Order: sequence, then structure tokens, then C-alpha cells
Amino acid sequence: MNWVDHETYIEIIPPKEFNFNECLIFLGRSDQEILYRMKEDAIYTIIKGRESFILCRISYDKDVLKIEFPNGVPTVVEREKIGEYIWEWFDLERDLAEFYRIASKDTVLRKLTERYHGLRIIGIPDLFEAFVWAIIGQQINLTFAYTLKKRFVEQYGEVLTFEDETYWAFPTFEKIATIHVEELKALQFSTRKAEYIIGIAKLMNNGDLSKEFLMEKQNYQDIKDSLISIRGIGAWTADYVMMKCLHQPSAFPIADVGIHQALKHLLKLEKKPSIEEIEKLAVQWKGWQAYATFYLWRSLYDETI
DNA sequence: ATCCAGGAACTGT
DNA sequence: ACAGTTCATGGA
Repeated sequence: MNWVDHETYIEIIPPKEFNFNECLIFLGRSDQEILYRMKEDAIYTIIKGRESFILCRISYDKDVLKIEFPNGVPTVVEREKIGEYIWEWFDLERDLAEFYRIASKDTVLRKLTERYHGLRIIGIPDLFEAFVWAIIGQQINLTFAYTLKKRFVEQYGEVLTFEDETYWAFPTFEKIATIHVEELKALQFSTRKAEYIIGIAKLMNNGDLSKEFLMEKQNYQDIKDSLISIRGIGAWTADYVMMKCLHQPSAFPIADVGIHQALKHLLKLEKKPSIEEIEKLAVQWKGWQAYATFYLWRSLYDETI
């Protein structure tokens, strides 16, 4: 992490290919989002400190990310931890030079990387949150997915109120490991999804599953194999989590209907491409499938492309 | 009403 | 290993 601690606030110096406006667009994509809010070109969210939650205001000026703490300044250890979280959240460690080199020679990606230059994968650093969001999103429309997420967070998450605004933190696996399937069904989760989510919370609570455990693995396939062995996690969810949480650049949720839609639109196809057709296109994306996917998703909420 | 949505497990071959 | 079926629930 490249940062400067100013004690009452911190600054994060992102790599050169970074577009903060794209972060604002991505994070503002649903008005049902509950884990962060946008105000005056800044992002407000709460991040867990040693004991309490710390309200963070993230803004961008003169090529630097500025993180302020409207609700009180955290300790130096917490400030560094918050910096690391944001560094990871916006995938600032990644050097995009090779991706852009590949993209410049690719008919699909060239347009996207020109248009969204500096867009980075906005991740989900918390493993449990990544699992839950992926499972919620299985086979339902995104609008309903956000509704379910909002209910879940409001029911089991922690809340912080500051100056008449309410900020929510995602529920912990410790908490969800103690609830029952019927409770989630009451929030209109399907029986299956309720079982999957509580099952994963229990695995994590027992220490049988953690981000550290997964990150220790040597390669993409090892991680994917161990993810798929978990009930409720198929190929799509495994790749989604590897892309959004585990920073695997080769992660590629190829069955994703969003990818299919984006390609159909970009290539002006009559119908959505088959998996085989996508595999053919994606040969050139090798090593950067996760970024290709994220840029394709980005094009879905762009009317002008 | 009908199709579909950022799928996965289950069943049968 | 592969294909077809079932589950599940709201959005458009």
C-alpha cells in the first residue's frame, strides 16, 4: 500500500491507471445499496475498527484518495487497516499495463478499455459477504437480489448513526451461524439459499473455511476445487468469489448471463453467444478474464455504448 | 400470463 | 463425464 498518514486523515496514492469516477459510478449503481452511500462525489462507509465501527469519507483530489473520519479519528493501527481495506477494495495492487496491452489488440476489449480507462475491479474484501452476495444473486434478477441483501443486512448487520444518516455493516458469519433457515425464508430467501448461506457461516465459524486458508493455495484450480466442494457453490459462484474477493485475475464466471448480455450487445448478435463462442473470444483474455468480465459488466449500465 | 434472472443440486444415463 | 430436471421467487 502506498499511503501517507496525516493522523486526522489518511491519503492513499493509487497507481497511475485509476479512475475514481468509475468507482463512484459502480458503487452508485443501485439505489437499494445499503453498505455505502455517495454524497458530493465522496463515498461514505463504515469499516470495523478494533472495537467499534469507523465512519470513512473517501474522496479524490489531485491524484490522491483522501480518507477522512467524520465520526472520530481512529488509532494509527486502525488507520493503516482502513487504508489496506480500501487498497484491496479498489484492487490498487494490480498493475493493469499488461491487461491494456492485451486489450488494445482485442476487438471486444479495445472499446471497453478505452472508454473505462482506469476502472478497477471493485471487490468485496470480506469473504463471507462475497459468498452471501454471490449466493443471493444466483438465478434471480439483480433488483430482487438487492432487496434480499438489504433485508439481510437490516436484520442481522450492525448499524451506526451519525448526523441523521444510518450506516450499515454486513452481518458477520459468527452471527449468521446461529440463525435458522426459517428466519431467512421469512425474508423471502429460498430454502436452498438459506441453507447454503447458513452452512457457509457455520463452516467459517468452525474455522473450516477462511480467506487465509483459500489464499494459501497455489493456483486458480486448487482454489476453485475447494470452493466447489462447498454446498451451494458451483462454478459460477466459485469464479465470482475468486474474482471479487480472492484477487484471481484468471477467474471467469463464464456462465454469467451478464457477460452473455454484454457480448450480445457489443457484438450486435441476434442472440446471446454460446459458452463455446465465448471460450473462443476469451482465448486472448488469458490471465485477465476477471478484468475482462468486470469491464463487460461495466458496459451493461452504460446506455451510450 | 409468460419468460427470465449475475445457478446449483439432484437424477439418470 | 454429460444432459436433463427440479427448485424458487420476484421483475419486467
